Amino acid sequence: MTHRLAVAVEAPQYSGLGGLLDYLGGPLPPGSLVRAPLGRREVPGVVWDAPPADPAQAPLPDEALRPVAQVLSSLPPLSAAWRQLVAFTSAYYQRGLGEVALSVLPPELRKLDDEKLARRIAKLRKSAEKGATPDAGTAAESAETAKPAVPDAGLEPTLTEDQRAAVEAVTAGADSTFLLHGVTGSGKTEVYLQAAAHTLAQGRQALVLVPEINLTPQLEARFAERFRGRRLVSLHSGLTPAQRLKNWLLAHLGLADLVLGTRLAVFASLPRLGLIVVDEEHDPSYKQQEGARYSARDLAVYRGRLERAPVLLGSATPSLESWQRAQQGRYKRLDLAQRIGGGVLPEVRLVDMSLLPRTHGVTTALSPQLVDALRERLALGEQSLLFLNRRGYAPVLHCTECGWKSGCPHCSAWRVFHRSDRTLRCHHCGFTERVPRACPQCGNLDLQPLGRGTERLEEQIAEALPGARVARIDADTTRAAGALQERLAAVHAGEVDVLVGTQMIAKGHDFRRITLVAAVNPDSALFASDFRAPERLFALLMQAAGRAGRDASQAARSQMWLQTWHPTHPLYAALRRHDFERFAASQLAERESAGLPPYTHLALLRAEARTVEAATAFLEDAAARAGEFTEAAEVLIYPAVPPPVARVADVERMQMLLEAASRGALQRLLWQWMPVLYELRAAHKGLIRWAVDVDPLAI
DNA sequence: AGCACGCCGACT
DNA sequence: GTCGGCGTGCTC
Repeated sequence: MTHRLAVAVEAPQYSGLGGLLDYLGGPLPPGSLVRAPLGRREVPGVVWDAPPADPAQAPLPDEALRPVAQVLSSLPPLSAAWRQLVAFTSAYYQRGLGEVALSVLPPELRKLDDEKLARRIAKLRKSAEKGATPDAGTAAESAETAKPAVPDAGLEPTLTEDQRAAVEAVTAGADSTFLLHGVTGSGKTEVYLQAAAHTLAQGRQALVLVPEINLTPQLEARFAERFRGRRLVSLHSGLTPAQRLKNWLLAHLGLADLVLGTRLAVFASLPRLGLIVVDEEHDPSYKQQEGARYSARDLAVYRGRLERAPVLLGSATPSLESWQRAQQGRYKRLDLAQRIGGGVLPEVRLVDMSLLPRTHGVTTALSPQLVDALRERLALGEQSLLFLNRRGYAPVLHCTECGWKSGCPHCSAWRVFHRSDRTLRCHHCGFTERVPRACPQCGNLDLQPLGRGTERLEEQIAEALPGARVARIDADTTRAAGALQERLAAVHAGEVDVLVGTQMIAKGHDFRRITLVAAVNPDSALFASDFRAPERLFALLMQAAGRAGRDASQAARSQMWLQTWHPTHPLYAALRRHDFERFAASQLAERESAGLPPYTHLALLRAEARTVEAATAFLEDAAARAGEFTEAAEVLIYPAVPPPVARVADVERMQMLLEAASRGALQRLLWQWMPVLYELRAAHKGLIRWAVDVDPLAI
């Protein structure tokens, strides 16, 4: 007997394929993984709950349906909660159901047939019975050596009063969302550990999200150490396909107790989910920028409610969205007021760069005061960290004669001068050329770098501090596998006196011997057009400051230096007092008066085309058609504008902002609008692609 | 998005 | 004479 199956197949949202397609087969429970014929090919899909009959649309007769080609019956079906999370993501971010479902499952899953999968699963189940498995793939396993299952408690340090209160609140609150606000070093991780211990003790699984792959190893090590005998797996895109499948299966089969991962891990299948932790919840990395542009933090909150699991959002500088929700009482705020061990936050010093004497019109990157301070730390045998969010030697090369600048021929951006290999590189499209011997425009031999990046800063430090051991950490020096860990190890081992780097070094790393952190040129973000720029700058500088004085014995002497031309700027004033609350209050007031999130809800329609005209024409047509809908009255559609870098790799980009006071109105408009946009695409030949970004980070 | 079919230019 | 350019159309 054949049954009708509603299947979410992997196909983009065009022409109605984004929803559910009917097949014959089964009977199969919803959540089963299948392969289904689609045209002349075969695509993976997930059996979905049968939708209610649509009276407006007659269903296809059975004769018109094709049977599913394969069933991966050895895989336990994906749960109703997982399907609900995927369905919500699909609807909210306007992407096909099957597209979302398959994009968050391990890619390896589509390659295996049922027999091979059954063998893998049997193997995992068997090794789980025996205890630890010796083969590679997770840090838990390396930390698991020889340890039998021991109780998770017993290794707990004594908690501060704040920590204890936080742990109590989380373990008592069944399905609330908590905002754990605590400066660097205030012991947020210990709260995560204790909350997770409580979850595990109840026989449930804990999911821990971190913003970057770089940060997984150290948090993984702490969890692995605390939870010996428990199985901890990581999920992120840095794993090999086989590791990712294995770890995903361990979570899905309920064999892993702890899952630690980046944003994609929010979709991990967890049959016994009991806690979600989102570390550094403000971090922009939680927003996916391709495909379904979801926010893993927002989805974590949704999932927590859905599965009645507490959600713990942690940050020293929470996103204004989360902060406002905490103020409204929708999230419960938990504060960790002090650094552990009574350590104080570094003293913040502002250097007024406008007071420096100008030497032949060129300002130096380093003020004499900062150089003196670095020299002092060097003499004391202490480490310093210099932070400059710009890699390369100089952001642009220019001709002193005719004014030529090293623009990228394919992008509306400058090519960056990299001195180490004497190249000009476009950081947007990757276009790289050797530095020309002479100006390509006038033949002048004197080409000069303008501004500075980490390479040049490293050079200047070496000149200013002869004998100092200088190391640089940025995307260029850490490209090779293991290079980052190697360099970090050198810093930890005390083999480095001054560390120079981009924001890579501002995040998370636990440097014990750094007593001075300096932001060399933070002003650039101060007047950026992006409305979130101040929030990001404040978070980054707070985070960078947190790298100093992590060892309590040195904390009192630790300093954060800021070189600025705007020493009276309120952002720096708040930073000086480490006063996030005041900063957040002033930012929220600005957002409210400007009609920006979290007081309004935004979406962007982006278009990419060969010409600006084609991209603009599509957006203008789209805006005109949106006027047909009643919701349009509640949604403000702004004129199309170019993004900050309008052309990338010879593709012109334009975007159009939608703003609504209500999330519902915005969603309703998008729902009506999407079919129109698909239709419109055909009429605009020059258009390469378009996408909707709900809750965009930058506009 | 794939992957077909389908009708016009330079090649073994 | 074919190989192949990508325009248009379909996929339960």
